[in-house]
Order: sequence, then C-alpha cells, then structure tokens
Amino acid sequence: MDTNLCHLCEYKCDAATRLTVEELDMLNSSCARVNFKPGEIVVKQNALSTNVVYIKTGLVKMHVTDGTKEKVMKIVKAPSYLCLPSNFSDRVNNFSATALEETSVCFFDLTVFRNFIYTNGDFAYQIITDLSTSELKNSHVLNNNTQKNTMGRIATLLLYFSKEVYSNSTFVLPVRRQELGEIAGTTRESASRILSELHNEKIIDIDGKKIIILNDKLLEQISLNG
Amino acid sequence: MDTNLCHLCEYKCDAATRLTVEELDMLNSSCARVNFKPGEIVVKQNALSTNVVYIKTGLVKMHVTDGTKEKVMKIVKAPSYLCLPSNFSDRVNNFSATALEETSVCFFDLTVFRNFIYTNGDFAYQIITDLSTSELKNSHVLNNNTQKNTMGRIATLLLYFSKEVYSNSTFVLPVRRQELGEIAGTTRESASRILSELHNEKIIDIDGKKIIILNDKLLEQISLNG
DNA sequence: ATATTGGTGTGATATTTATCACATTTTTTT
DNA sequence: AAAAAAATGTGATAAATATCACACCAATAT
Repeated sequence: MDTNLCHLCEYKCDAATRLTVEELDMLNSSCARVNFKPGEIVVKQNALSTNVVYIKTGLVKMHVTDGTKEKVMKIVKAPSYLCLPSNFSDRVNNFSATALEETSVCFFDLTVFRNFIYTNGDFAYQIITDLSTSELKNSHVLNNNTQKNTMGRIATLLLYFSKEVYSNSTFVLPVRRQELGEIAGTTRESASRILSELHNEKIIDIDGKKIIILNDKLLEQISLNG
Repeated sequence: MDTNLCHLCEYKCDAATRLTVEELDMLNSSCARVNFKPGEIVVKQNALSTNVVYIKTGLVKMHVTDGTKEKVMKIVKAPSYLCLPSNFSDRVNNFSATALEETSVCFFDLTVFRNFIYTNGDFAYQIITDLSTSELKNSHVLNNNTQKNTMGRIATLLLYFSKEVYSNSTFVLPVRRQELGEIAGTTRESASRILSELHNEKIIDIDGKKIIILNDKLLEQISLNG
C-alpha cells in the first residue's frame, strides 16, 4: 500500500483534517515530498514563494540575512507550515529555512491550496487559527529577545529545546555554539561563556552538544530573567 | 442620513469590502462604535477577547507588561484590526492597546465575524492576507529590535513616524521620551541622548515633541545601521 | 501666583556585552 | 593515520548601554 497519499497521511495538520477525501486527493496530486538532511536548505530567502511548505517531521531554523549578519528568527518544529505569510502576502520568501535534523517536507501547489480557502470554510478557519497562533508565538519571541539579558535568552532557549522539542531534560543541541548565539541574539563567545557559567553553577551538565538540565526550577527562574 | 452604518462606512478594511450588503448589515447590528482620546485604553491585556477590534482612524500602541517592565510591541496605524490573533487563538488579549491620538474604534461581535469566514471565502482569504502581512511586519520589527544598535532603532522609529504615519518630514511625536524608549527597547535617558546627538549632527531639529527631519538620507543610513 | 508634579537633558559611573586573540579540542579530508 | 579545517573555551580589553543623580523646564492644581 502506498502510504504516500495525503488522505492516508498520519501527519496531517489541523487544517488538512478539515478537507474531504476528494480535496485531499486534489492536494495529493499537487504534492511533492522531499526529505532533507541536517544543514540542507529547505526554503531560500528571496525566492518566489510559489509553494505551500509543510514540514511533516523534523526541525528547521528560519533565518534572514541582510548580506552581512545572519539572524535566526525562530526554530520551527514539525508538524507546521513554514511560509504561509510569504505565500499569502508578497509571494516572495522572507526567510530561508534550513533543516536542523532529518526533516520530511511536503510542497503543495499554492493555487490548489488557495482554492480550499475559498471553498471550504472549515479549512479557512483553521488556517486563520494557525496563523494567529503563530503570530502570537512570534510576539513572545520578540518579547523574549528584547526584554531579557543574554543569560535569560540562552536559558529560555535551553528550556525550549528540552520541553517543546525533545520533551526530555537530556537532549543533544541541534546547533553549534555559533548558531546558538545567532538564535539568542548574541555572539558565539557569549553563548559559550554562558553555557560554562550555567555549568559551573551546576544548573546544567555539558558534554559537547549534549545537555542535561540539572536544576530546572533555577533555569526557569533565570529564563524569566533577572 | 446616518453615516454610522457599516455598509456606508468610508473606512472599510479590505476584508469588509468583500462582504455583501446583507452581511454588512449583520456586521452593523453587532457593531459598537467608540472614540478614544490619547492615553485612553482601548484593549486590556489578559481580558477576554470577545470582540473583533477595528480601528477606523487614529493611532495606538500595543504593549505588554510582565508586572514590572512595560514593553511596547508595536505602533498600529488605522485602518487596521488590532487583536485578530488573540481573537482566533486563545481568546485572551495578549496585549493592551492604548490610543496615542484621537482614535475611532469599532467593536464587532466575534461570532458574527467568525461566521463570515465560514460562509464567505473572499472574506476569509482577505483576512488570511491581512494576518500574513501583519506577521511579516512583526518579523521586521523583531529584526529591527535585535540586529540594530540603539541609534539605529531610534532612527528607524523616527522614519516610521515621518513616512508611514504622518507622511511629512515635520511631525509631532505622539509619545514622550519614556515611551519612545520603550518602543525602541531602550531607556528614557538613552532615547533622549540619541535625539540630542541626532540634533547635534544636524540630522534632525527638535522642539519638544516636534521633530523636523533635516537629513533624510543620513537618517536612513543610520536606520539601516552602523 | 505659587506650589506641586511630571517630563526632560545630561554628566558620572557601573554593568553588560562584543571584540580580539589564541590555545585546545573535535571533526573532516586526504 | 596524518594533516587540515572547523569548532570551542576563555582571558583581556573595548565599546555600548543602563543606572544613578540632579538641575531645569513645563504643565497643572491649589
């Protein structure tokens, strides 16, 4: 049996569960499935945004560059759409997306997807809910990045990986120190130094990219900032 | 003639122009129109988000507080919806909104509004476009706030007021220095100092809250950051 | 009109963070 | 396995920004 059919997909997003079997078959015939390895580019900034990009499994970072500096806007965990705002506004990708782990992606035809919004109110409503949730998450990122000191931001990031991504107090960082800094809005050196500090204070254990959170309470405290 | 009818409204948003006369009449009967003076609170953080809030004219700031610090997330200029993401996700206002200038607001019943999404694909599509555009704008704010130094952020803000809000190289700041700092993610003192510096370098002229941009090119340059 | 309050500008200083430099470790290539 | 390249940790220093302090001005209340 070919499990590569949209209506049999076990990674359907909330919106897709609102589609009829016929609609899912239409979606299916416009769907290209691609797997990416860590480091591979899924979406390229400034390219035309002609496909809806949906990650079924895996983890990616969304990032922008202005030519010199590289800023990681956010980490996106599957299942999730990657570029809906670009799809529906200026049709140009505002960010690049790079896989941090083995990631499986579906590319859908934008026209097919767009028609569902017109013809299936349930689907449209769910997309609106998704966009809304995503925008609020972004706001928290903004708040996190502008109101906290560097250690608070790194702490928040470690907790995010531990709780949201890996659901484990032990995990392997999917990024190197340089990128950790870019995500937290600081430098490689500062990121490294702060990990050391957290280690010295016995809040985390470090072995290369492997992190063990020893004192969750305290890390939460630091994350909320001081 | 009663011009206080939605279908006669001259400040209709893009989405509302997709509604039929009948739908606009439904909207109208669920609409409460309120005017706010500068400093008055339009929407309160943590209150239930049971209304769609649409600003027809005026200017507001969206802000959050964690109990101690006050962070201005963004300035929103009419015409615009204020809280769609809160309306459609957790139904609790994630931000407060405070009028910066005389602002006229329509409060719509969320249920009526939500029904239009199910029944009018054109309307739904436009809301999705609006949310998308708004999310991308937020991303730029994030980028602006995390990648630029303080002077760059203040310069960006002055250019925003000049170009986006007042369409004039001379304008009256709708906020005091304290708030200018909060928007730019810095302190009152730093904001004040940077205005002085820009003045000393003959890039702007200052008379209290009145600002004249003298060297637009250079201010753009600073905004892009150095 | 005077007193009180809130807003502002600016110096002095402390704190935070970035930058530079380089030794060390880890990973990749040949 | 050896060599080369990339990533990391950490000290020393510089730069940016916040904090504290206080004088001054403007608006508002008494």
